Amino acid sequence: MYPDKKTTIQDIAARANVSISTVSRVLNNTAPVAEETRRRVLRIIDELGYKPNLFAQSLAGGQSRTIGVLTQLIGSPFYDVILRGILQGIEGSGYSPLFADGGWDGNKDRIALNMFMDRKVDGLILLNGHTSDDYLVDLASQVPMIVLGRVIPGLEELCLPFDDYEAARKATRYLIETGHRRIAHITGILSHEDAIERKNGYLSALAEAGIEADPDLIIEGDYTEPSGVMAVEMLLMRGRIFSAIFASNDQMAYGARLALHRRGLRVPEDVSIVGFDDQAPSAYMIPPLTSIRRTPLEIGEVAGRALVDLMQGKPIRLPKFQSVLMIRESVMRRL
Amino acid sequence: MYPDKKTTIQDIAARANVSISTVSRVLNNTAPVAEETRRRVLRIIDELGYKPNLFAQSLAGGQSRTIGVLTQLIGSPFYDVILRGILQGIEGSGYSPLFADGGWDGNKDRIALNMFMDRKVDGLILLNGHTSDDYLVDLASQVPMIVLGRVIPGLEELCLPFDDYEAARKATRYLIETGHRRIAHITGILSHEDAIERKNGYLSALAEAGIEADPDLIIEGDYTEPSGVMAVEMLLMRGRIFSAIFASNDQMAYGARLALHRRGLRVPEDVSIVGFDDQAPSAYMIPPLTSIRRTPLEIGEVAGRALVDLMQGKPIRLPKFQSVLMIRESVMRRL
DNA sequence: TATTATTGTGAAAGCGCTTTCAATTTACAC
DNA sequence: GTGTAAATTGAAAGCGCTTTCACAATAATA
Repeated sequence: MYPDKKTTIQDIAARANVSISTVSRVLNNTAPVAEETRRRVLRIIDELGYKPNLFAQSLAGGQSRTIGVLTQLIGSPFYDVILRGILQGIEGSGYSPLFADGGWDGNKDRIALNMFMDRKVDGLILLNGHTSDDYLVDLASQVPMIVLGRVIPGLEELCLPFDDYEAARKATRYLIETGHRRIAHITGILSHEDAIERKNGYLSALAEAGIEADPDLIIEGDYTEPSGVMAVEMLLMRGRIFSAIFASNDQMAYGARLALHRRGLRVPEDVSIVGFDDQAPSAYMIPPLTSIRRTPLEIGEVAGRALVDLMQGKPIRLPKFQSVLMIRESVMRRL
Repeated sequence: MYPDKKTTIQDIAARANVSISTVSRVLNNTAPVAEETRRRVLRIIDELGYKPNLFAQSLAGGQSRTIGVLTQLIGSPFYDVILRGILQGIEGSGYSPLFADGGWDGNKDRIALNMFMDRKVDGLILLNGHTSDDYLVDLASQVPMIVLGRVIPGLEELCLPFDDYEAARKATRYLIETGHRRIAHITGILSHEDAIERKNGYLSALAEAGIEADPDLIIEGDYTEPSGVMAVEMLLMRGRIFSAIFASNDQMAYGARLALHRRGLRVPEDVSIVGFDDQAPSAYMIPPLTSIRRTPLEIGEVAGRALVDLMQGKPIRLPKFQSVLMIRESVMRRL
């Protein structure tokens, strides 16, 4: 059922009447081998179901055929899909992914990164995180690396940002175009870069339209549904008028939507909502939620492939990904 | 910034005036070492920031300090949270997780499993999957292993099933208790064990109440939102009366709910719905969805810890996890 | 006190592979 | 033909660690 794990390169060499060096050569294509010899060795390898011992290879060669993937919180939809994309991107490359979860905690990031280095990963993909730029610059000099969702000064060509600013601007602008002037914003965790970017995008769209931002209409959430309801409660309590809400992610939009409902406010008749991330359920909310869609699967796949190229010394060029606003029914034109 | 990666056991031995054997011994506690020597070695290890080379260790010792985690589809909420639980469960154990995605495809499962064995993982955690029982029984004889969401005959003590049958029964029974008799069921993918179990639970609850199951009220879905709307369209087209729907997961419940809304049917006044999995948005749907909640985080954590114990030769005992029905507002009592 | 375990430690043999280094052929140009 | 480059191959030296095996020094037992 499972190939005999005890076959070594020695066995192959013996059976094929060559030295282990030769076997190693046909295995790695590292030097010319006579066609006939190559074929014979290959046949025997196949017959015996020989698989080189990866540890021996790594020890001797210095390659672990492993890449480290550091995510921030397994279980958050957007990142998880990126993860799947990465898996697709490296599929067939011979590299296997070692995972770690930083939990949006710089310390855990460090620990994970150290673990990766101890295990001598051949490459690294970071999904955002709270590690300092300096540390990453240093790290990048030691191992091929791709950084998602963040741009590190000095490593621009290895970074693939997520377009948070532009997307948030686009979302806010849409609300403005549909006639809204008093637009509330439920932000994400403001210690996260992406939340800041989105807030800035919102602010910029307002400024662009000559609308003065009202601090009272900006509430910090934490990316969870409950924080969405809290935000609406807060907004209502403050008594400021608003006709629309731009939430920094869909989960908070869900929360906001329910809170509005509880207070007898209709969506979109009384209040319009736009979310961010376009999670699967959003199109099935009542009413279906207008939201910003990104392409996490593609992002992950591109990152995975780029890392493989990078590890093989090929030049890489990371594309820019554009977000698109999925217009549904949670926004109503205001006259 | 990053510890000098060139320090080897030789360096430590030299500085400490002992042989490398001794250093190895203090490192692994594999034989008594004089207290004074041990302290000296430890101090030098610390001073030089020495970290043993894992490949050398593995090659010489046969342990990879790595475990393989095979999930089925990164990006599905329930499994992803289990993954996070596993990460928590093995944290601090010194084992690092290698991930692979089987995509509910027996072949990919095999490939991943082979990859794990090539990499000589010390342990394995399988989240369900389509690998044959025989194969797994064989595998279990080669490496410590925990199987989640499925029970393999002969490996019962290594399996932690998910209670699908009982939970589905509980959900259906609740609908019956609230006065519903014509209860539709949107199943999951019926080639998946869990979908079958849930369907059986549903059937059993009906039988128990003396309600004859109507095949026309059972529609196969595929666990996605769109299949939920399709199912309702189908149900409506068939023209059979029903006052409640039990969906095999929340996503399909979302779809069903929207489809009902489009057709002018109110939830729960006209049709009651109960879902399965209690995903985060469910409590924020309108109306909040009654659903079955399981504890994926705990399940994962327990599995992770159990595997560590298993690898260390300790006896394990997997607990039974109970699901609970989260009663919210999507079900209305029928008189 | 003689004998037998125990401790404490180093030398050396691998673990299974990659990679010089050198030697032996073979091929091609002049 | 003769010389030189290219093709083929093996021996051997590691890669950095774990683990016998041996041996000396102590401690425990009779």
